[in-house]
Amino acid sequence: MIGIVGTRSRRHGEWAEHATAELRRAGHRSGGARAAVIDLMAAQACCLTAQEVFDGLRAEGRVVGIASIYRALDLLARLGLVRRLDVGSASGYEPALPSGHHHHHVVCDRCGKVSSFEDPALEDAIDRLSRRLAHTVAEHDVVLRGACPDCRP
Amino acid sequence: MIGIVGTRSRRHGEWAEHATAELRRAGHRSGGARAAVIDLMAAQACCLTAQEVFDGLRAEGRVVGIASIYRALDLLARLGLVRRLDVGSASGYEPALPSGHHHHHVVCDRCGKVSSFEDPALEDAIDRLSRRLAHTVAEHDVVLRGACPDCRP
DNA sequence: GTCAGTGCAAAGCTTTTGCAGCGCG
DNA sequence: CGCGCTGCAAAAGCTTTGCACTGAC
Repeated sequence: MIGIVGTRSRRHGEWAEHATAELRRAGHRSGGARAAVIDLMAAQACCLTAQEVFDGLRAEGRVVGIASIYRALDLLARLGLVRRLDVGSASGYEPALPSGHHHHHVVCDRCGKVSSFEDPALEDAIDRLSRRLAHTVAEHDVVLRGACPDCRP
Repeated sequence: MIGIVGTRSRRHGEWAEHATAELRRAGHRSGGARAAVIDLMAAQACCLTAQEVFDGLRAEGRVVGIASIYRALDLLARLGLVRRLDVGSASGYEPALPSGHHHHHVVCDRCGKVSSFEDPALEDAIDRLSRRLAHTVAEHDVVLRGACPDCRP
């Protein structure tokens, strides 16, 4: 595995502060549910579904309505603070780290487990490509699929 | 726009025959609904949702139950004959052309329109990367997002 | 004749929305 | 003390499943 994503906790701690500040700056009040979602998201290395956020919070004893979780994640996504990843039946959400620390995903087509990787050469190819398209490309996602080491025959 | 996908009709005509043959080879009988789905898919340059297939067939007067469309697309996807693309709330499906003729997608984040492009350099970066991962990578999708020419300010 | 393929309707999941009440600022 | 945030419940997609029937082989 190349480009394993490290130094997670520091970056993500900064992310929680940043997200909270951006919300305030955009004129939003602070409430318990949204703060709980941000706390939990800040502790994640990779993407979580809304249901997983719900379950994770309940496991901590912080019971939050699932609707509030969707509303919080949607707002964070619209402010560019989380990335939404469509892979399968439910969307995944993860903290959007500062540019240059993108990562992408490999999904095991047997067990469904999602892992992440970073690859500068891939980012580079996408950057070059983006400049040549007629669209004003703002973001990108790469999803690879295949058997993970545990599932390989 | 680079790498515009051309020579669609010939490749796709071949695709319909290939798909039909593969289904037979896998022991499936031929039925009206599935044949209609294959016909319609063969005429597509880019991805369609199940609902769009349903509407398209109805427009031709070939009324097919939506459940049969989902079943046909699911079977074709499991045989590797169509690719399923998760981008937004509904899945898109498109004919899987022979290796080397992959294309990927740009989604306009304003109007939602999906366009396609090909880029050998990108394929190359993904191939190299795939060889270095612990997974046995079988396929990949790249989705770019940004304003399309019509929607740009 | 057998069993895969099909259509309809119902169920299942994920996500969104309406609404009443609470609480931040 | 107004309006945004929240929870609950209902509704709204998208997709799958159960079942009876038709039709391919």
